[in-house]
Amino acid sequence: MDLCVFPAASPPSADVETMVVMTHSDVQHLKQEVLRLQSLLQEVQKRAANHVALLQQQLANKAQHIERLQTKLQSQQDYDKIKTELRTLRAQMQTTDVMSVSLRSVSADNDLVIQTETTKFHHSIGKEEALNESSSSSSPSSPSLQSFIKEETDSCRDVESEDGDELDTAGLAQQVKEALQRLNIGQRVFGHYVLGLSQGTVSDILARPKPWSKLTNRGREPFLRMKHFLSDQHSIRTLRHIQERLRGVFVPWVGAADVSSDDVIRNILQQAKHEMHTTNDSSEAALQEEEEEEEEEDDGTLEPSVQSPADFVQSIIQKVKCDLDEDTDPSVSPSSVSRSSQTLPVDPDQRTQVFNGSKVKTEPRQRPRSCPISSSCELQSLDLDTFSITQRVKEALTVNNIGQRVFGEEVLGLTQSSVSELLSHPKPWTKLSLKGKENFIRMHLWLQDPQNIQKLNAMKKKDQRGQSRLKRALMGSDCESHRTLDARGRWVCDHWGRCEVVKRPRVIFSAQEREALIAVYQTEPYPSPHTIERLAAQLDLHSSTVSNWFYNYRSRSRRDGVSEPVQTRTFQNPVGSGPVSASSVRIKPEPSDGQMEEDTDHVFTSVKREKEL
DNA sequence: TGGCAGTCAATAGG
DNA sequence: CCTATTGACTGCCA
Repeated sequence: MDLCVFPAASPPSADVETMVVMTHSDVQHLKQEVLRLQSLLQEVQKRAANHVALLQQQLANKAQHIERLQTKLQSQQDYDKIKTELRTLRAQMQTTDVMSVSLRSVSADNDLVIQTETTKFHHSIGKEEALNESSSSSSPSSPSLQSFIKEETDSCRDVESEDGDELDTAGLAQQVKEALQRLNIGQRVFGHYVLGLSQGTVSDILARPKPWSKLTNRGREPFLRMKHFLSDQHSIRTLRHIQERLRGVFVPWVGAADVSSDDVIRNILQQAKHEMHTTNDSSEAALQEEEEEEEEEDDGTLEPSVQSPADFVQSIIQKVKCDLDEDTDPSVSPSSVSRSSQTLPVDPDQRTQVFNGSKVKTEPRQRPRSCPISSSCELQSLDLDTFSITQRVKEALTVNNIGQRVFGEEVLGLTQSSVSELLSHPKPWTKLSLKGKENFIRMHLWLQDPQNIQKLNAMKKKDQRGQSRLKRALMGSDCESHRTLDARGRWVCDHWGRCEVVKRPRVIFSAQEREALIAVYQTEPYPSPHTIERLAAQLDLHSSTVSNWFYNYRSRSRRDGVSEPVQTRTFQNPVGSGPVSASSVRIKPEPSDGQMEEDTDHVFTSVKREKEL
């Protein structure tokens, strides 16, 4: 384009010349372009090759890993060992420890852990949600375990520190970080049980480990413990149990804490088994008060087969692996996510199999595809196409007339709203946290279950019965309280009788308020506390409401792939369901205060005026 | 303590 | 009765 700016007033001959020159340079230009593209192509090819090599490497590793996993799963005797050890320790503690009260509860706890563990992936953990309560807050220390780990640490410390070894603190910290992440153990739990430190301190130590030489004896202690922790499978396992127990909440289909691949498998297994035996707990639990009826549920019969745990794990592994190969369905997932497997062969009938809709029976997934172990990834590096999964789930639900609520409650352990969100705004796999991935793994497995629809339909029926009963029960009581005025003079009614204790009414922003908030967001997506205060005051809202709004708005903008602080005047962000790719590249602007004052003040004043009318 | 991910309950709209 | 949206909350991390 810039070639066209030659002086127009040249003589004809010169004109031709100019043309020639132009053409020439055009050609040059094109040549360059071609070269560029070629090199680009090469680059891409190279990268692809690298990637393939990498993947192959990974596959090899994974294969090994899986093998290890399998053997590991087969031999579970060490649970007995842990059991006895913990028993012993507990006995010790009981005699020595002063904190007898908390000890008792903890001990009981450990028993549970032990028990559940020894029963190897069995069901039945479902019903003690007591733990949930004690979990989050401050857990007044679990003396037995802590001392268990401590003791072991101490016993080793002599050996370790005596030999004057310089520890690589950075490396250690890194390893610990990775381990925690892999095992889905929180820093808080780790800090509390292993280091005897708070989460904040742990975070600090892990993020900025001081060199060994600069540490005092006391400062070295956490690193010694970390080192020991890393090398001691028992501690690791025990801690993991604790974390899992603390996280609690077992929902249908899959267990609670996700995590490292074998954990995922374990949980899947656990849950699946759980489901095979006890069919109804969480959802029923809510309704239990009112004479629970026909207990021995239907699904027992629905389950395809009951296998030995080991077999079952195998089949899960196989399943997921197979599915990795299948899951890439270009027709469904044009834009998003899955890269690594994109090129794998696609089975043409894969979709029909899953939701051959109307007929519940279609023996799907019985594909005798061999799925060689060596050619698959293990769960840890699982790369699911979330978009395709949600598409398929949506379709399956629609076709079979199953609501999000039922699906959410029975399959994911989530509410309808969460399901809705999940299905209509799936995040790319890579952007998901472990917890977030769990939902997709569940959906994925659900899609594979030949009886998925059938089971859900059964659940649905049951659920309906339960609900009408619940409704009846509630109808009688406090229905007077249904209608209450909320702070803004709107009626708040409960649809069908779920009379709740009167809560703080939900804030509903007016269009003007929203506009004002968005206006500020455009210039200052991360407002300072001061700005928030001021905003809140000006809009006559709680400051927590304002800051919540900013959190949510940022989060949802990210989700929808709306890049951060662009100036727009539209007040509703377009919900782009398109590729969400670039959403994560966020620039976090300095929360500079005051710059928005002039920009937006007029908005506030007008809003305020409106409110006063 | 602030930011974020994941959720939930309440609500809007079909 | 269903799905989508949205303000609020929890737990985690740095």
